[in-house]
Amino acid sequence: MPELPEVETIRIGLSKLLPGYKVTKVKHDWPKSFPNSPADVKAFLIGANIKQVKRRAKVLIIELDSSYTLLIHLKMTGQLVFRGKNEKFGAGHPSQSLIGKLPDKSTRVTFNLEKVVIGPTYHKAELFFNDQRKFGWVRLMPTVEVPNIDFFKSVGPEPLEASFTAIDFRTRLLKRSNTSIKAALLDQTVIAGVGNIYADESLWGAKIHPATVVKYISTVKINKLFQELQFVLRLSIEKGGSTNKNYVDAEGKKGSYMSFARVFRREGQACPRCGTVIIKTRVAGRGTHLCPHCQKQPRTAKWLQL
DNA sequence: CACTTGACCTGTCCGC
DNA sequence: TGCGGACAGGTCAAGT
Repeated sequence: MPELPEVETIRIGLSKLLPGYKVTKVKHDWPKSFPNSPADVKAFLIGANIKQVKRRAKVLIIELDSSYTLLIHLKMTGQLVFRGKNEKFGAGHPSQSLIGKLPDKSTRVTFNLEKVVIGPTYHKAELFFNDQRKFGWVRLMPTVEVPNIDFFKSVGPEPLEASFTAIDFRTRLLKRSNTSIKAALLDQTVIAGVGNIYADESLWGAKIHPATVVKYISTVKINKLFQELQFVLRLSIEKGGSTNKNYVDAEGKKGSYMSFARVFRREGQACPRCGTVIIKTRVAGRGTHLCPHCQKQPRTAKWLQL
């Protein structure tokens, strides 16, 4: 589900909501969603205060004052929704909310939270980790160990970091020089945070066919792709991400990038640049949307080498 | 080693 | 309306 812009939108939302809350209780029913032992949960999560919420690639990082950290990956259908106690539909307008009463049948983990407001008064809240398909996970681990997990050791740079340049982008893509540009963009060890939506959107922007073999793409085109990728990621963060189906932000609200999407899930519609009908095909094992006029399939396309 | 495919799950949609 | 199959935002392990 969530790619970089969606996870970043949730991070921004949770950063305003969570710091200062103490975790008072945790309930989880699907062991794969949260495999830590009850003893560790009791010792390092219950009673801990939330310090800050960070993000790396598509992983949310919730730092606690117990020297432990919660890592959360939403995978395809994960949601992380904050609700003040007795609050029915989140902080936004009910029409923007995709979900109603919580917990619901997709809720895998419930965190009970409390915050001291004035004197003996406590604000109570809950944080729900919902995940229809059960691919996502929550992990509790020592904060100092976080950079050492396999995923963080191998994941590529953040594409919106100021230090990340078009030259870095090209150098890293060339690590996968014999595969399709779409597979290379989706490879998290090349660049962090790109998924199916923004791969298709940025390739349309750069007029590159997704099946084109990386080593045959000109430097000019790679530079263009770099700009387009940053553009779509930034635009989507500004729009609160893409709600294709399940995605909601920390308050349960949908994102609006899908109404700005140029090709993703727009098969059968006119290309906004040339009017040709957008098609859907399969590249790198994923549903892939493109304009067959703007993104001509070159002889160097992956499936023509068979 | 580089690269591709299948598995992990539930739910929905589409064709017969 | 029922049933089977394909498919859905991601990542691993296992395969070629």
